[in-house]
Amino acid sequence: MAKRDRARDGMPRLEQQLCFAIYQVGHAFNRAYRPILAALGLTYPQYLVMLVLWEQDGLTVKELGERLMLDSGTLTPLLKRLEGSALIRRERDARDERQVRIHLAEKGEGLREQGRCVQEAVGEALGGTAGDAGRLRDQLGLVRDALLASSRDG
Amino acid sequence: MAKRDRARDGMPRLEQQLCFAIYQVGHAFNRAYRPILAALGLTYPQYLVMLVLWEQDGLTVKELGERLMLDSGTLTPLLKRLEGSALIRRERDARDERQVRIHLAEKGEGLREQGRCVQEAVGEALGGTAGDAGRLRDQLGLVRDALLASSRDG
DNA sequence: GTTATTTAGATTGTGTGCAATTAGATTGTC
DNA sequence: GACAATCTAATTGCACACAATCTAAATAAC
Repeated sequence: MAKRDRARDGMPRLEQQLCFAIYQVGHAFNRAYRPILAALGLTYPQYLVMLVLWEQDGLTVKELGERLMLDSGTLTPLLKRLEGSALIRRERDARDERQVRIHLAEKGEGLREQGRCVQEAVGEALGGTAGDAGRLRDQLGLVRDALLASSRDG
Repeated sequence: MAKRDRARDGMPRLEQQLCFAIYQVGHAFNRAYRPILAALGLTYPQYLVMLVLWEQDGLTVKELGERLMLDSGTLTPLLKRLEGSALIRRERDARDERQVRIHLAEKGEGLREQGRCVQEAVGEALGGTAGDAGRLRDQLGLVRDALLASSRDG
C-alpha cells in the first residue's frame, strides 16, 4: 500500500481501500439493476438464480449455492418466493430424498426472453467506462480466490 | 462483450458478467473480514462507520450516509447498535435539531489502535494477488460512477 | 442388520440494505 | 406572525446474508 493511502496517523483512508471500492460498486450495480429487474418482478439475487437455471435446469439447492456462493439459509426462503411467483418448482429428488431439485416452471421459462434484455440495459448504463471489462473481471476473480483461500486456511 | 461470453442461445453466461464477479468478491471480502472484525465486536458496515469517524468525528447521519452510500434506514439501527456497544454517542445538533451528530465515545476512540491491525490482516489474506490494487480500485471507481450517473439520469 | 457418521435442507436469530412513509424542524414568502 | 415547502431522521416492511441449530435421509463401519 502506497504512502499516500494512509492518513498522517497511519490509519488507512477509506477511499483508498480496495474492499470499500468493491462495497460501493456492488451497491451501485444493485441500484442500476433494481428498476430494470423490478419490471420482471425479480430482485438481483433472484435474477442470478434464474440465470443459472436458464443455463442448466434441475440443479439441487446445494449446486445452486455453490455457483452463487450462498447457503441454504439464504436460498431456501428465496426459492420459496420464486416458487410463490410460479417461476420455478421445488421437487424432492426421488432417488435421494435429502435433495431438492429446482426446475423452471412455464412462467420462468417464459421470462428467459425478457432476461436477455436486462444485460443490454445494464451494458448501456456502463457505457464504455468498463472498457476492458473482461480483464477487470479476471482480476476480481483472482482477488476472490485469494480471499477464499485464506478464509479456508484460517 | 466478446462472443465467448454468451451461450449458444445468446444468453450471457453468469461467470462472464462483471456484476457477478463483483457480487462474489464482495461476499469473499465479507467472509475474510468477518472473523477479524468479530474480535472487535464489529460487522463490516459498522467498521466502515468507525473508519469514517476515526478520520473525522462529529459528522451528521446524512454526511455518514453520503460517504458510505447508505441511507438512514440502514444507518439509524446500525448507529443505535454502535451506541449500545458504547463505541459512539448520538447527539442532536443544538443549532439544527433535525440533525443528529455522531461522536466517538471513549471506547470507540480506544478501538482505533486495534482497527489499525485489521487492514494488515486483510492485506495478508490478499497476498500479492491484487498486485496493482490501486489501478483495480480506480477502475472500479469509474464503473461505480458510470452506474450511479445512469441511475440518476433514468 | 444395527449403529455411527455424514450430508442436504429447513429453521431461527441477528444484521444489513432500501423503498416508502412519518414526524419534527427550518426556511422562504407573504 | 402565518403557512407552505423543504429538509433530516426515524420508522416500517420486505428481502437478502450468514451463523448456529435441527431434522431426516443416506452412507459407512462394525
